[in-house]
Amino acid sequence: MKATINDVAKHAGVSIKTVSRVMNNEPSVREATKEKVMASVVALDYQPNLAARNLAGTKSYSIAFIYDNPNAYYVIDMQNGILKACKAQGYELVIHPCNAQSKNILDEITLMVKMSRIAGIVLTPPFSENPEFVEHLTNLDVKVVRIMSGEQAPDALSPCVMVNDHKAAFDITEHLIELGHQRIGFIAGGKEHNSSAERLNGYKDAMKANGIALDDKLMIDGEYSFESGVEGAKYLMALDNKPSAIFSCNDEIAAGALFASRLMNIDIPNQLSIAGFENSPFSRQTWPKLTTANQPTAQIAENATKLLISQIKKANDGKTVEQFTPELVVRDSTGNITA
Amino acid sequence: MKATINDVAKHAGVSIKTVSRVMNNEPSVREATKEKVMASVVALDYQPNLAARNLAGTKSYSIAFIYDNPNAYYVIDMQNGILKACKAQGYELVIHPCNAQSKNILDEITLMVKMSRIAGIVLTPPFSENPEFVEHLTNLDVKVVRIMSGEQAPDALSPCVMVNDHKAAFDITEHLIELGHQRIGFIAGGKEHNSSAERLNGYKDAMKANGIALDDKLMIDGEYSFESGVEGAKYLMALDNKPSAIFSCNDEIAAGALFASRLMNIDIPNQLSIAGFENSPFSRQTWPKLTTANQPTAQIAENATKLLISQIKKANDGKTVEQFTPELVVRDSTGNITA
DNA sequence: AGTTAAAATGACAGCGCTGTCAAATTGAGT
DNA sequence: ACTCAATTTGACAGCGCTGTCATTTTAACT
Repeated sequence: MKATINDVAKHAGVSIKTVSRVMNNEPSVREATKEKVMASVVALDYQPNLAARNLAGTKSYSIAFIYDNPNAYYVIDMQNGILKACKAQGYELVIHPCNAQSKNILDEITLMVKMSRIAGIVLTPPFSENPEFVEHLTNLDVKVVRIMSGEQAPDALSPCVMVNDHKAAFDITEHLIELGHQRIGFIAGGKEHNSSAERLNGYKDAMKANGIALDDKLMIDGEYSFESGVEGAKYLMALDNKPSAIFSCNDEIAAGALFASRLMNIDIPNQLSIAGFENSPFSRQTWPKLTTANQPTAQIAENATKLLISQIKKANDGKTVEQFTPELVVRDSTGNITA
Repeated sequence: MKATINDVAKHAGVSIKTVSRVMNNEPSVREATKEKVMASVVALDYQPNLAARNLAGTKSYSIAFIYDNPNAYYVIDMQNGILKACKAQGYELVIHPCNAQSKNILDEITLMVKMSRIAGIVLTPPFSENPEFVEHLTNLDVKVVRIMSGEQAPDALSPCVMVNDHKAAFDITEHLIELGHQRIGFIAGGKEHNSSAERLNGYKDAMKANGIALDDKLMIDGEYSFESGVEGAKYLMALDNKPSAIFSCNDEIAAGALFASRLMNIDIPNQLSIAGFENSPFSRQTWPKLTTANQPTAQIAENATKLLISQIKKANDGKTVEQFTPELVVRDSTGNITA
């Protein structure tokens, strides 16, 4: 039914070992031979059998995606992107949902890596932002790629795909400023999230860049949750000198802020502008629809996985860091100041 | 490092073939031998190597989850449930996101089944509700389990896990009736979804059971989308004899109805009660929070996968149909009628 | 042409398991 | 105790590939 390495070898008139060499990009194969083999590979639509590879070799062709993220849309997008890259390169994806809080999470992952003979792992926050975690993994015989918030990689432990939350937050804040807002509140995500700190910095820098003084009262702590948005907005709008706009650290917080505004009979966006971050599906389903920042999650995941695979293959062309900047999406929850 | 079949054989003092027999529940193994082997298996923490099994045997140990569902939370929950059952039984999960609309979807799936040597497939709507699709697959050498809406399996083509949307919709409708509502609108999901038809029937039966005449004007077509909820609510509330409650076929529609109500300055739940269905995370993030119906998706998926695996192993104990009924979750979007 | 090291290729074992088939064991019937 | 069929067990090949190491080919020198 399916072509095996023997078929290809016969077709190309070489030994199976040579076919194996070509398939694995090993050195010491004459260019002419390589072409001959590749032609047969194409002709027979040959795909190496993963099971046999795994069994015979010391190498592994499995990539793991570890996740613990309450945002299902993010996870699905990530997964689709990773899968695309895996398929293209003949790797297998092992998904591993788990609890980042769990005390023995490291042992759990270590076991999984050994049992399933994992060659590489795609790490997203919160895992990617835990230095000990990353270091432990790199000490294992497994490659890692990290997707995280920031402008440059924190270290050289692994390739990284950096999401420039700083710049995106800067853009959102400037959008608000251009709308005439001067007093802009900021509701943060959890302290344990790099992204929250990055977004806060983007906000601060945009304020400064536009000559607006920062007011500590306007920048409040929070969590990446709806409830946090509710409380944050209530607090901010109870201030003597209340803001005319609120930049929420993600869409969920923004949805909470929207909710609270309604309770307080505050009209959005006429009395208050609210911006979110993430462009989650429900940001289009709030009323009014949220202004937010969109990041191409699937694309990020695909690129990260490519980086990981080239690292595994040691075919790395030197590029180990990539950057993405989420883009401003203006919708109905932000508007001109009307006071 | 990891124990192999040889280690177990040596430890138990039998041949590897006997160990293999025990591991695969093959007949013709004396009870005493089986126990001896199992003891060694436990002692050495032996787990058969999937790659070797796949390579050597004609059987397969891979289960595929095919999905095309805009609801990421549903997909993730399903996936987690399937994964749990797979792990417990030594199966591998292959996920396959795809487009159900695509013209050559059947060829695509067929190819995947052959290439990845898939033993069984977990089907969810819309795939599970497409008879030709299911029949085509069962004609292939692959087992199937369907998760679908209804009270009993439509045929004996495969085991099924039925979600009793009828009963759940009945319950929601009665909840509305108990609140004093008599004129209750219904916004349907797409015609192509069984679940929508089931929910509509549940609604109708509850109305009848409570002696309330059905009014065609109050039951309108729609899609499982936010926009559909917006339009549906606008239409219903423009009626001469408008409803005091709206049962939306899912949370997204309900969120749209909520949105429209706000545009029309209708107070929820004082002037209008709105119920959703699904208990998606954002049903808690609307304002007010949605009354809805919750279904244990991960549990459903796990049970379905168990059913599938027992089918694959031909260890089926006769049970091929299971039922789940989503449960009413009362929150803030429904309330007493207040003329 | 003759030598030699380097580069390219191939022969073959074996990864951990299952399928086939033959061998050994059992136990029922004499 | 002895046969014979049924039951239980084991020996061994081979799934498709990679790793090791031996062999052949190439090219760069005398």
